Amino acid sequence: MSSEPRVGSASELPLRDQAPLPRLGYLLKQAHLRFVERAAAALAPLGIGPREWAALVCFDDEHGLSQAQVAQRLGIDRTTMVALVDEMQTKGLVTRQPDSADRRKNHVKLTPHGRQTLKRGATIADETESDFLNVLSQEDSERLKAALNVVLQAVDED
Amino acid sequence: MSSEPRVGSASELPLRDQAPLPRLGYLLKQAHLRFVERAAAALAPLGIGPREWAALVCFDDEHGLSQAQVAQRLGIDRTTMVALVDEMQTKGLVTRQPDSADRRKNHVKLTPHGRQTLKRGATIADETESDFLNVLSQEDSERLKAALNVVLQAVDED
DNA sequence: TATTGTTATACTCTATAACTATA
DNA sequence: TATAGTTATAGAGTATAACAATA
Repeated sequence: MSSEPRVGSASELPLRDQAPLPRLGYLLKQAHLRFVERAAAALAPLGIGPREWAALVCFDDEHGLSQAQVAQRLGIDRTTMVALVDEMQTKGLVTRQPDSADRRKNHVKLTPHGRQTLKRGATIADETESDFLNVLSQEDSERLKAALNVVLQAVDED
Repeated sequence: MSSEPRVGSASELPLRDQAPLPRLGYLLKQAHLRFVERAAAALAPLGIGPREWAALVCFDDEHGLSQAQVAQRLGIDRTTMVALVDEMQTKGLVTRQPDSADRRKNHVKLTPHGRQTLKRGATIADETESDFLNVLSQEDSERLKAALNVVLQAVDED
């Protein structure tokens, strides 16, 4: 829907607000919604969804991260994490090993298949992201992400 | 979690990426999640949630907008819209009136209570938004919203 | 007592398919 | 035939409460 002249450079965006911008909540919801559906479609060939890929990243990131810690990082409850890891285990992406130091905890380790999926997913995630942001300049893309990152860090501190 | 020096001005954000930024999907999900929970808490005294407020805005925005049209604008299915309008009607926020020109359609009109709620909600939404973005300068806040808006418009065009 | 993982359960938001009444 | 609203239903994602094992 539109033969309207596209905004040429995103750097000019904030200079004049000809039409009032939608509210932040609307923008965040729609952006997240659209991005997730694209990411899901792009990751589908790997047999995983965006959440599973995010979990793979976390479990690979720092060894010895417990389920609960990864859950917190992903912003989901630890009870939700259980089913997620269950499914990843069923798919042969990870293994659960009781922590020798604290046997209440699980070490969730990536299998070779998990590591391969993580690597392939990284490429797909990068492509999805740059495709999604392709109307923005490289600088504006970085600005957008940096701004969101700063806001989140501030929010986390309460 | 942090006694680290906070980034002073958000305008400096993109200049140097000392630590690699999280991926876009993560940033969008967390930002949306955090914002919605704040908005929900702030709107709770009015007896409505973020979705209902967004719907109020749409129904007030342009008179004669059908349920299906508003649903599309909100990014939800028209079947989902039914229950949403049901609840808003139960709360006395809106009325359904058959369209005289096309009786398949409903005119969803705001009641006096709906208009009052809309007005109060607007104040709350503005406060929530500026509070959420308070670590960003006014300019960077506008930049963030403008960037998201441009991306969404591009995505909508497919 | 507190914490990790777990289970059972339920709630919210969402969509698909099929119906109805109009057009 | 096609569309707007509706209903019934199911799925995904989520959380709360309670339990076992461990600390």
